[in-house]
Amino acid sequence: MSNTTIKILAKELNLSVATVSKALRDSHEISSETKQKVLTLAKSLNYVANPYASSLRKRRSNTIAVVLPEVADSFFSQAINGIESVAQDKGYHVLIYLTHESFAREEAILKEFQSGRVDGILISVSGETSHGDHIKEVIAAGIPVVFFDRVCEDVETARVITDDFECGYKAASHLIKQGCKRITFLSVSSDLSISNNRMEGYKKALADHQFKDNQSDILFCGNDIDENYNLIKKTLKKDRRPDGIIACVEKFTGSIYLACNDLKLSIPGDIKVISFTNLQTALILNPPLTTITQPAFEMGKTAASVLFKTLVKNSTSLKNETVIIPSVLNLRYSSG
Amino acid sequence: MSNTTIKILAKELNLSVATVSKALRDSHEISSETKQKVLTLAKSLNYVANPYASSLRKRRSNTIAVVLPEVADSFFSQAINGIESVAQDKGYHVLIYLTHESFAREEAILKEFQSGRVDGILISVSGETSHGDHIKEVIAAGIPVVFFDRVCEDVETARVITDDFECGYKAASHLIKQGCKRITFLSVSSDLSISNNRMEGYKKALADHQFKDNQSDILFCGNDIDENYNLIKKTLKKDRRPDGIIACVEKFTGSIYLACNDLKLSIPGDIKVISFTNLQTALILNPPLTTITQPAFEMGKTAASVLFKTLVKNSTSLKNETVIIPSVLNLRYSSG
DNA sequence: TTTATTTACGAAACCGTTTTCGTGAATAGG
DNA sequence: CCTATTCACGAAAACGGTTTCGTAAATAAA
Repeated sequence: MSNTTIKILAKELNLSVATVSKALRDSHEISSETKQKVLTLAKSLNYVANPYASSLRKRRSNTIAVVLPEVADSFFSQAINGIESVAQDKGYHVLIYLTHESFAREEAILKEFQSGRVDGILISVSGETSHGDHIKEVIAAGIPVVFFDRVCEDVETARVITDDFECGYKAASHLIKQGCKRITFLSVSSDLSISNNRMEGYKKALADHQFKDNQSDILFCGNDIDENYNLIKKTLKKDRRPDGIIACVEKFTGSIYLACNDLKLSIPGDIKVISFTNLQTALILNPPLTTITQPAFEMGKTAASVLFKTLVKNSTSLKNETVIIPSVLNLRYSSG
Repeated sequence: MSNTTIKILAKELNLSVATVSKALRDSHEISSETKQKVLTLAKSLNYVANPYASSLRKRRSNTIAVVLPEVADSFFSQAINGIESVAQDKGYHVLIYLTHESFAREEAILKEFQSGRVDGILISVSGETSHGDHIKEVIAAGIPVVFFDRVCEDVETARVITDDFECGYKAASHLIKQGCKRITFLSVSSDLSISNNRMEGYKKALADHQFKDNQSDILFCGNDIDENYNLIKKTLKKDRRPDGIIACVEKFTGSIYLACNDLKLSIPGDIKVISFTNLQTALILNPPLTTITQPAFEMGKTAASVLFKTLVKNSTSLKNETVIIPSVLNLRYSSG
């Protein structure tokens, strides 16, 4: 750590630490000559304020936490980008925590935030998270929380999401229009808001198009890529296999393509595919993948902005607002 | 922030703050009954120690910084995963900073670390970083730095890298064996260690196979995806266009495929492609992409482990060791 | 029984800032 | 010329832990 402290600057200049501190923070009660002297010495001695001392005294860390299920998903990568860009702009630091889709980890991580380590939290909950008690607790402790993408319905705070229901609806409608009769929806978790909303949209689309109940088909996948592969393959080998498939999250894409390849099912001839994904390689897949891409960067940026808006006014409570940033459906050959 | 402090616990139990503090840290000079009382009250009052107070006093933050050029690249995503896993395991927190390939940002970020905000730094330098003076400075300030993947040759510290030269050699040799006569190497930056080492390997392979100088061809791309696309396209339209191409980093892959598609060049018929990438979708691209995949997770994990090893023994200096974790060449149809 | 040592705890300094309050000097107002 | 302000700064108290050192009581050693 840097060894030059305010005390050293003060002694060197024959000033009090109070004066130096104020000079550094450009206080109006310090003469400009003094400020100049302090600033130049500080620069020459490479002074950088100890953040822990400041944070302790100011009761403000200038740090936010980003809690994510994983970082391998391109959505989260891009979201981090958005978050970091506004954080860096505002002079904030960002701590990153991965839950790996585990509720227990999420709980432990959130619990620690009661220490005041961070001024605010951006979170996309784990697939195992079925309630938000742990989140309510940190909010009660005075730490604002903003959800992005994956929210907890039962906690009242700001949330930045995309139009999941509509996208589920659009995806299914599109496949129906393309002639699909049996469309399977790949869900990632029965607890997840995004998963459920997309699924509800899908169901609504089926209903609106006079599909019968036995024509709907939900497949619950997990986080293990091999297991997912086997589940999907099994589904595709069934007597009345689906002729359309909607992947609720990015990580199913590879398994779908590989399973089809394995079973010699042609996309889109035998089965049409749509995936919720932000992968830039969607375009150059074989065949090019019809996707629903979320405005990941924008969502991250917006979530951070919403959080900072309350942080600057030192308000601890966040109103129960919801910002919806729509996703877009990119039609490509896999559903053609 | 949590409002229960050590002082409150102490008052409640008629103990001194010193005793409570020691009890919480399981000091040997506190009786087990007292410890019990303290622990149970702490739990019931939801006590979590203020990290800033501890850090200030202990002069240790239990936090590390990860400085990355970007997070969109799958290599970095996976590396973060590795880093975070060991950090969480060791009870450390991880701050993330993105340079967006800008040297100025990298400098500013590093500069701030002289404050003692972090106990150690993991860094993969920006594409603009041609020297390591800013890094030497933080090291001089007593903060250990470990490079991973992209290193600065001129600073002496630990580094975790992959066998870039060998992989460049392997990639080029493979293409030569496949019959390529004109192989273009796509470099990302003339300053970057990885880029240059891979390029040297490529050159060596050409030389070893009696290629003439006019058969080697280096194309320097940048960070702008559209520009890269145009550059690549221009190259592919040249009279004596390459019949093999090696993409030094992941982000060129899309542009190559799209350009070939645009120009109706078949991969691998007209041109064979190898890419340094960790994309899991490489397998399902059209055609499946021959890749060199780096052990990203392992590298992140190792880099973090190396750092923690010196952190625990409170040593500030890191010996000039280099850990090399080899990458693997995955042969697929794009080079077939 | 006397002395040495261990046990279990408390007082207080300390980490480096920030911030409140006080104060002497300079300036302004009347 | 005398009294208000303003100006520019300093002393000291926080912030919430940790750590050193001291000490009374209990135990062990002699």
